[in-house]
Amino acid sequence: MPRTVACASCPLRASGHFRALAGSELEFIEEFKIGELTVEAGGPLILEGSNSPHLYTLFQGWAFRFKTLADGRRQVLNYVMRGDFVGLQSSLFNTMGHGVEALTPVRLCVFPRDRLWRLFERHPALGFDITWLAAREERSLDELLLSIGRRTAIEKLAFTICFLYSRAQGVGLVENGRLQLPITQQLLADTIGMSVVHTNKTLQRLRAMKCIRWDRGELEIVDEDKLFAIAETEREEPPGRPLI
Amino acid sequence: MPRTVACASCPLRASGHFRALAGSELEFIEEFKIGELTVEAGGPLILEGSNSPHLYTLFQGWAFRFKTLADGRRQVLNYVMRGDFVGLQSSLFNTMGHGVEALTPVRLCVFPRDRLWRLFERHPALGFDITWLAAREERSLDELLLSIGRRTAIEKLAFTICFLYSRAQGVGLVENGRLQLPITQQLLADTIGMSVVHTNKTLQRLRAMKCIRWDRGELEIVDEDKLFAIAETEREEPPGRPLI
DNA sequence: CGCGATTTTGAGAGCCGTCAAGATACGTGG
DNA sequence: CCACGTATCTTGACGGCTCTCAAAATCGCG
Repeated sequence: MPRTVACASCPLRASGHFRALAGSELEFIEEFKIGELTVEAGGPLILEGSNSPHLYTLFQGWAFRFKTLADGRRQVLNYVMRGDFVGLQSSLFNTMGHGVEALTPVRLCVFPRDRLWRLFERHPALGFDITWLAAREERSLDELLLSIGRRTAIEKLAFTICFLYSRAQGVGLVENGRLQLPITQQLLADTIGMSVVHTNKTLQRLRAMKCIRWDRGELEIVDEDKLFAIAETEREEPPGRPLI
Repeated sequence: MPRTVACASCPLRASGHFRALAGSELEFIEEFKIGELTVEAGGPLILEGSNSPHLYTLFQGWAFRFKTLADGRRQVLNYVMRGDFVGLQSSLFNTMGHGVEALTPVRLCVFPRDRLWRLFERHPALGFDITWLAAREERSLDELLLSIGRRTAIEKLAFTICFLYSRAQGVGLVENGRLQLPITQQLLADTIGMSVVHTNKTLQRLRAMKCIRWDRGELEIVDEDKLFAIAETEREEPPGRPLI
C-alpha cells in the first residue's frame, strides 16, 4: 500500500465540493505532487518570512495564517481548511509575508514551486484556478478587514463565527448542524483584534442570546437568522470552487 | 489623433516601473483593451455588489477600494494607484464584494471580462501576472489587517503612511521626497478603523514628533527611520511588478 | 467674498484593555 | 482509575484609550 494517496483516488476530490477536472489536468497534478507532509498540532507549517520551496494543499486538519509584531502581538489572517492552497507568496515574491501553524494534526500535499510556471503554461485552466483561489482569499480578507475595522465587538464575533461555519460547511465539515472547531478563545481574540477577556465576555452574550452553543470544541448555531443578522453578512460561498 | 492611447506607446509602460513584455503579449493586450474610461473625482468606478462586465487597469489618478455596512460604516480596503488592476472579483464570482471610488479624476483602460479566459489560454505569462497582482493585493491586506487588529493608534497611522508612500514611490509618484496625497482625514480614519477625531489628534502627534509634514494635500516624510520604526514595517515593494 | 467641506479643539462618557485570581478542562503519569 | 500540572476559560475591578457630541477655525472653490 502506497504511503501517499493518488490524486485520482483523492477522497477530498470525490467529496463533490470541488469542480471536476479534465483527465489531463488530474494527470498533471498527480505529477506535480511530490509528496505529503504531516505536521502535529501546534507545529509550524510555514515560517513567517521564510522562503519555502514548496506549495501545499491541505487535505486533513485545520491550520491558520498569521502575522506577528516584534513584541509578540499576533493577528490571525485566515483559517486553512481542507482544500485550501497555501504558500503562493513565496513562489511569487521569494518570501512569505505570513506564517502558517497547525491547529490539529495536519496533512498536506506538497508541490514544488519551481514547477508552478509549468502549470500555468501547460494547463491554463489550473492557472485560472489558482487565480480564483487567490481572489477568494482576497475577498475573505476584505470581509475580515471590514469586521475588525468597523464592526462592534459582538458583530465581530458573530461575523467570525458565521464565516468559519460557512466555510466549514462548504467542505463538508458540518454534521447535524454541529462543527468541531479546534479554536481557542485566545485565537479568536487574535482574529478579531480584541483581548481574550473581552472576547470571552462577548461570547457569553451570544450564548445568553441563544444564538450559539459552543463547548468542548463543538460549535452549534442555534439561531442562524439572528446570528447572521447581527453579523450582517451573506451565508454563501462562491460556487465552482477548484482544488489543486 | 486617436482618443485612446495605444498600449505600445503607453507612458506608464515606458516609465520603467513594470516588467517588460514580449511583443506578442503586448499585441494581445492591445487587442484585449476595448476602451478607456474617465471618472471624475468622487465618482463611482465600481459599485459594491455589482456584476461588472469589465476589468480595469488604472493609469491616471487615485481611487480606493472599500466595503460598507448597511448603516453607512465604511472600511477602506486599499488604495488604487496607477498600474493597479481592479475588477477581478466579478470575473470570477459574478459579483463584486467591494466598491471602488475615484479620489481624483481617474482614467482607466477597459477590458472585457469574458475574454479573460482567453488571456490565460493564449498567454500563460499574463495569467501568471494576474495571479501575481492578486497575491500582492493579498499581502497588502494581510499587513493592513495586522495593523488594524494589533497596532496602536500611532502605529496604525505610521504604518498606513509608510505603506502609501512606498507604493506611490514604486510607481514614480514621489518627487523630491514629496507626495501629492488626495486623502482626507476621514478617509484615513476609515482605513485604520478609527474615528476622525482621534485620527486627527494622532496625526498631530506624528507631526509634533517631526516624523512627517502633511499640509495642503502634500506629504513629506521628515524622519523616515523614526516613522518606519514606529510602523515596524519594511520599506520595499516586491520587484518585477507586472502591468496588464 | 461666501459657502461647504475639512480640520481642529474640548469635554465627557463608555467600551475595552490590563491585571489578577479562581474555576474548569485536559493530558500525563503513577 | 486517580492525582496532578498545565492550558484554557471565567469573573471582577479599575484605568485609560478612543468614541461621540458639539462647535470653532481653516481651507478650497466658485
